[in-house]
Amino acid sequence: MLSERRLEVLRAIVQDYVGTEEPVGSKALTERHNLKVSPATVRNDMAALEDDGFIAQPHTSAGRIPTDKGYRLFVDKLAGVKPLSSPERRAIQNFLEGAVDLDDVVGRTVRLLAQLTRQVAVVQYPSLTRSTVRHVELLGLAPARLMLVLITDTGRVEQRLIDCPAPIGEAVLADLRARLNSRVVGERFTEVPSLVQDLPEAFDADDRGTIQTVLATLLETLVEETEERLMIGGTANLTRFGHDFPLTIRPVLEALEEQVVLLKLLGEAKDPGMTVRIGHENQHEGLSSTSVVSVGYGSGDEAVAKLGVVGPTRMDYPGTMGAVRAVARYVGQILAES
Amino acid sequence: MLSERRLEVLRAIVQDYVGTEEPVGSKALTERHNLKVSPATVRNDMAALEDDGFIAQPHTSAGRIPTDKGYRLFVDKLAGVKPLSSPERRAIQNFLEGAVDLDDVVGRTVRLLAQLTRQVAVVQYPSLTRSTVRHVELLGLAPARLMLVLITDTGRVEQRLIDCPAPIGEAVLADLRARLNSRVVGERFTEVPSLVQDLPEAFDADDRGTIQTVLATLLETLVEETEERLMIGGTANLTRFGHDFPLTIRPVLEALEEQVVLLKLLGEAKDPGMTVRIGHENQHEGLSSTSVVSVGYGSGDEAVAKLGVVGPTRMDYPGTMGAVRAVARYVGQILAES
DNA sequence: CTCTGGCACTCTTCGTGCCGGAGTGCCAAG
DNA sequence: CTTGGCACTCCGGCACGAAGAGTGCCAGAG
Repeated sequence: MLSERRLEVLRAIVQDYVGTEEPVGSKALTERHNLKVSPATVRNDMAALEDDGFIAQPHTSAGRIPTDKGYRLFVDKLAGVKPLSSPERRAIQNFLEGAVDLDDVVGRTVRLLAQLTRQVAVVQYPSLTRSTVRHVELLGLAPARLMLVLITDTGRVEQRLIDCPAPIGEAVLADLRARLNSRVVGERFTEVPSLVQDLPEAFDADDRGTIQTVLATLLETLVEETEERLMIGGTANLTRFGHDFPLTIRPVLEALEEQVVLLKLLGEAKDPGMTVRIGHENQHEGLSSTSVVSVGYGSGDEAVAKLGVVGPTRMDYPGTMGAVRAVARYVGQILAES
Repeated sequence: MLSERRLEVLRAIVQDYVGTEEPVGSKALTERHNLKVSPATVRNDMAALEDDGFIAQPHTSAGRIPTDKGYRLFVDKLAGVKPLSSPERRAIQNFLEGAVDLDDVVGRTVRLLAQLTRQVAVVQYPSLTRSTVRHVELLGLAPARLMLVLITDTGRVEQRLIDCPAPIGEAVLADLRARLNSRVVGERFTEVPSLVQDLPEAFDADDRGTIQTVLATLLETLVEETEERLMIGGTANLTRFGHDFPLTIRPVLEALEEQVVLLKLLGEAKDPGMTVRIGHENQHEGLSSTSVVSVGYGSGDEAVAKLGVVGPTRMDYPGTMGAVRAVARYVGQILAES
């Protein structure tokens, strides 16, 4: 359908527009790219591309700019992923290696991504759905008050205060702690509910109420912590958005504060590899002039969470994709090591 | 020096400018506020105020706008703190009471403040400097690998992995745990170092290395956690900043991402009550057109952390101060209860 | 000494009209 | 299918003028 040259023209338009931020015309195209044809020919191609909805003109007698559909074609067919330079790669590695704990890893990652892409970076904390339990600790703070501490294999610690319906003895507590750990340590979160289901039966009726409470809290914690947290950074880069500021930037900032929106954004991407969602492709109203590039990352072979960047649809897709992918890989490495 | 009426004029200027965002002239002033004098008189006063540096005009033959110095006088002498309406107060209480843990309290607080003031809210996590130790737990994960868990009276939990120089027995570990807790539970962080100093002497030489390591990690955790974390929200409100967008908003966003800057901002305020820092009064370059209203909050009688808002120097000081103070009080209550 | 009204002056803002340039669409010829 | 030519459109910038808002100053009244 689309001849080779027309695709080439589209590519040129995208590249120029990304660079200059201004509608690009036929003449400029033939000059800056060495298409071997005249402006008139390019004009014909442009007219065809416009008919097909890949490009549009803001007003008559202005140059063309790519539409969402145009960008889509560009990333699908025309753009590769630009690998980072080796100094860049070394910088990434050095920067991430200094991290001391999980928070720090995520924090550094977000700053790194923001800096590399000069856009807004979003990093999801490693998910617990695929994580396993490393240890469960029960501390008696008061006769009828416990603290539950859950430690995961990703190095995360979650704690909960529990008010017991009845006081519980230290010995019973120790017993519960031991039984609980012997059952769930090393298991995935999703397995835990069925593994602890019959646990109360091993105890005196007096204590069952308390034990039920403890188990309920544990399961609740698991579920709640499966709803992932995330960190964002580089919002200052939004100022490079465009000239028509307040209108564009405001809804984006609002969307970025809604963690739910972002989680959905990252979560929806089913593709295990990189996902690019362009303009209206992401449902959220306020993000209709932004694109989201996201990718899963993980400590082993499995992806445990996503990270990505949010930027204007007019972004350098190859470069951004390269940076996102590279960062994801290195973070994966770092996580695997620790 | 400044007659009563001149102060009144300044107050009127500040109020009008905050409302309209436009330079305010003598005629408008006499109309909107019932000063009992003519525009000409007001003009004389304005000239005097300008000589003293309280107001300025953007260009000849424009109205006046308050300077930082003018705002300073306004908040010091002319403005009260506007109490919230009781529906507002009830809303605050209801909203905060739903919180389930510390993260949630801080998260809700930041959203609440941002919404009430329509500005950027900053909430510092409760500081540990004044906090006391509720419990220290040591878990043997592997023969030469421990996990240290520190629980504070503010409900915060911090954990650390420890690689021991030598394996340590379960009995020794239990002994250490018991001794450690008997010494430090209920004590302030600042007291801990001297309290545990001689602890290794009670153990076999074989274990001292490990114990030293544990203690070192504990102290390190205490110090590190004294560097406070914080949460910000409501950045979308920055879009209401002014018309001259990108220039103003960019450095502010950048500053907000530098936690160091914010911590300094909150930390510098020595006043136990409310602190208002106007424009250039806060050192940071990028924040020279913003004001920061901050106040300490705490679970008991002592302030354990700060919270506040960042907004344009042209802000509704009485209202903002009222909201900040009210929120701080309710958060304090919530923390005291839990 | 203070307040007031009047008056001339200064700037900004906004609407208008005009021009140049960039870019398009179409057509006829190669 | 490509190309050069040509007429047309529309945006952006600029100059000009009028309107409006606000000031500073002065002279007179209380």
